[in-house]
Amino acid sequence: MEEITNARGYPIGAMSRETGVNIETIRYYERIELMPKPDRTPGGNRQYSHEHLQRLSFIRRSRELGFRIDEIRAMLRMVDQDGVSCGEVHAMTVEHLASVKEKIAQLRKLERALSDMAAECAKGDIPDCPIIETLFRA
Amino acid sequence: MEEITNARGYPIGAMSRETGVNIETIRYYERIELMPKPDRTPGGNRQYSHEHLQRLSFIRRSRELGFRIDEIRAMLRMVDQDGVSCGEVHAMTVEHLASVKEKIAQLRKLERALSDMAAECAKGDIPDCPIIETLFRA
DNA sequence: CCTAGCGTCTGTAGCGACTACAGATGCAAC
DNA sequence: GTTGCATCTGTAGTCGCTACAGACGCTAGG
Repeated sequence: MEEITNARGYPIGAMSRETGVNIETIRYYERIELMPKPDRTPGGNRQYSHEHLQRLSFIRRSRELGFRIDEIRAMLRMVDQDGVSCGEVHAMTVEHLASVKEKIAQLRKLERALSDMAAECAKGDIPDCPIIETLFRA
Repeated sequence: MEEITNARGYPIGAMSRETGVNIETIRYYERIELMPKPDRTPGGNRQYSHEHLQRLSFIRRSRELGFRIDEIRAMLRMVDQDGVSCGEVHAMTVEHLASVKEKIAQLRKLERALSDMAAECAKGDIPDCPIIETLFRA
């Protein structure tokens, strides 16, 4: 419900507001060629189109889902070559899902170890803190 | 069950083998003053004591549990001041535990989102891949 | 037309926690 | 003595940003 739309394009601040991506980060994405170079005003300020906005949103959502920059780059390459090969995207997603599951499993172990440690600790100013002991023990 | 023990101290490679910490990382820890400077052989090679070994193991175990370097630094400071205040260590552990729990919760959401996306995708070379659609949709 | 004041510009350096060299030595066994 | 692995220092790279500094663009009000 903005009136700016595509009359003169979005300046970088609008892009940031719309997508929630930090201004510095948008410029960073341009530098690493994840985002294409936008037009400029006569004075040199960036002017983004609606397509730019969509692409940046895609990137942000993908980042939120934990995809790495080069994975996103690969997905965008597929999008750019008109025929999107769904199989590859699916494979990437499944692979990514597996690594997320693994990370969860690791964190669960960690959670248990930490809560065991915390439970054993008497919490007072006692010499020979059991947490420290645990960490020092071979 | 090594015969090296403390006769002439451990060279850096032995420290690395015993603790599983990369050699480069051990030197890095010395540079950032997380590990104290060890003795040197006449030729200039590092010679570690058993105490060094214990300290490095402590660091590695703490890192495995996801403690940040400055947290480990704080814990070691407490250890170094003879009276270990168990209360503070307990508080750090509990706080850390909370952040691990939160990370797990976030990853769970992510897991669901990814598996939903993967499930919707027909996986064939179909135009309009639903994963891509999802990522592009506002 | 001028000015205030925000938005934006470029370029560079920093973060955390390592990792990866290059090129020069040390050291132990034969 | 020589071979050859281990270790040395110092610096730069990684990932994905973030944080400046110092200069300029742009717009609204007077």
